[in-house]
Amino acid sequence: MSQQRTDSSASPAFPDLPEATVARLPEYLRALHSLAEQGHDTVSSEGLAAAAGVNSAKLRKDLSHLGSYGTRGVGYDVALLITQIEAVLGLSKHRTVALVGIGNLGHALAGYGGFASRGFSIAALFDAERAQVGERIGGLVVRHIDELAEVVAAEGISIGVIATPAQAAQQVADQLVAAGVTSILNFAPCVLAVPPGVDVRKVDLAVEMQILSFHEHRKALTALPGQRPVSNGRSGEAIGT
Amino acid sequence: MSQQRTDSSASPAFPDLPEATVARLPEYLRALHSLAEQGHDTVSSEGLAAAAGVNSAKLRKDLSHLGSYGTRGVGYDVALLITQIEAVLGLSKHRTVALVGIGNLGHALAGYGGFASRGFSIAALFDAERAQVGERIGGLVVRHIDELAEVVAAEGISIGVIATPAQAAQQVADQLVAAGVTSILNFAPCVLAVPPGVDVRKVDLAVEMQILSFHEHRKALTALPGQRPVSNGRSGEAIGT
DNA sequence: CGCGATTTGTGCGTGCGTTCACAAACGCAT
DNA sequence: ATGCGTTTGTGAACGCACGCACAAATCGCG
Repeated sequence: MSQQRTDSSASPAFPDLPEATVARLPEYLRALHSLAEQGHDTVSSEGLAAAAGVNSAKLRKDLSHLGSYGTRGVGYDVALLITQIEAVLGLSKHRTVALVGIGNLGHALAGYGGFASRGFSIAALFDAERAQVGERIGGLVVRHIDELAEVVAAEGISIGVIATPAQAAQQVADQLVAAGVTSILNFAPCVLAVPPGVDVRKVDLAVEMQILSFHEHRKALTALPGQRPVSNGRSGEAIGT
Repeated sequence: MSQQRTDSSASPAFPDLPEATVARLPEYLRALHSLAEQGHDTVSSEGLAAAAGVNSAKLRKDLSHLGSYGTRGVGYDVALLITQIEAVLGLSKHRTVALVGIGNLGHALAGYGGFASRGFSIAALFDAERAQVGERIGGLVVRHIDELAEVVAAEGISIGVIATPAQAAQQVADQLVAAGVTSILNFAPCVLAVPPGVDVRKVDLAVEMQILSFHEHRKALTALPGQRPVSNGRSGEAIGT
């Protein structure tokens, strides 16, 4: 309501978008793409919320933060909302990624089709071991980590993915930062120290498993003595990252 | 302080441990193992907090929730704290996992050493495609999804990992639940519907990338007009899941 | 043209999580 | 035994996020 629809590519910066909202926007985007494929032109907040697995009030508040484009009594224009969210997330500019560490996980990430279809393309692969260098994976050749700075500059890479062992991760992070990368997705199970202005997100598969293990453990314990029947509060619903 | 040290394997259930705390315990555990390897017998909250990438006050409060085992003026006994956290997370019991979907990502997960070393072992691999069935990966043979229920019961599997395409994920989830699995880690980019009492955690690699993309986009925008110099509030620090 | 049905956008109360700051507890040296 | 420096555990304040509930807005129909 507070924003005109005329400027489609103005990108109003959104400096104070709540972090929790930002984390949900990709989920909304995925749900919207799914709805678009099913032929929906418009969708209500209730419908979209269900598809994204969140509360409808939360969804509406999230969308209102970005000046939102809904019509009362009707709902949201699916195509328009997709465009809007992609603009806010900066996906209009197709971003290129450097993947470092071509082990088990690195191979999988390099071959994972989910990136390209969602606005990213892996532009270069790196490894420190000579054994890996030169290997072809999905149209790309694995290069040695020493070429990182050069390739990052040439390809305009702004995001780095670390899929190395924990022991090597900090050094790789330093090299990425030195090469000009300002966002890092870290799969190594360790804490990275980076200078201000660089964003790091961490994905640790073992951590996710251990959280599940806790709930599993708790369910087993509360089931035995005649306690309340497990009311987890979150069970039965998929939860976000 | 509120708890005796005598009962080491009593496992006091912790029904009301804050979810945010649970999510950080695995990170503390990893940091503790790292410290133990470096020969530390005790560690201060400040030291452990630094190793885990969190605030020290938050760490102390988290540990106090589980009856904590620190000594004022000294710090925490590393070995004892490891035992405690593992007990709370239910890692004393070595948990077995079923992995469904042996594509790109499934291969990587099956071969990923980080699971076994942190209290989990993949007990069975499944796929729906005949082409994959029979393949050997790291000592395990890929079985057809129809054998799921039988194997889950035989191996006592309580956790399922879904690494299939989104389109197949819901059906796999249904089969896992029907087989008795009560915790699911979902890598497919979709929302899963499961009955109450079943926990689902989702990991979506594209979502992580898109969140990074947003910050990247914002940094680029705020850098141009003479605005405040990027004060992200989180930059320079690795953040949790 | 007006009315009812529908759906968005949001003000407000509530609960959770984080952080500060400090008293209590501990070890060690004297 | 006493005092001092260190570190834990926690009370209290703060801020964010969530969800309810409702007013405002829009559409369609009579």
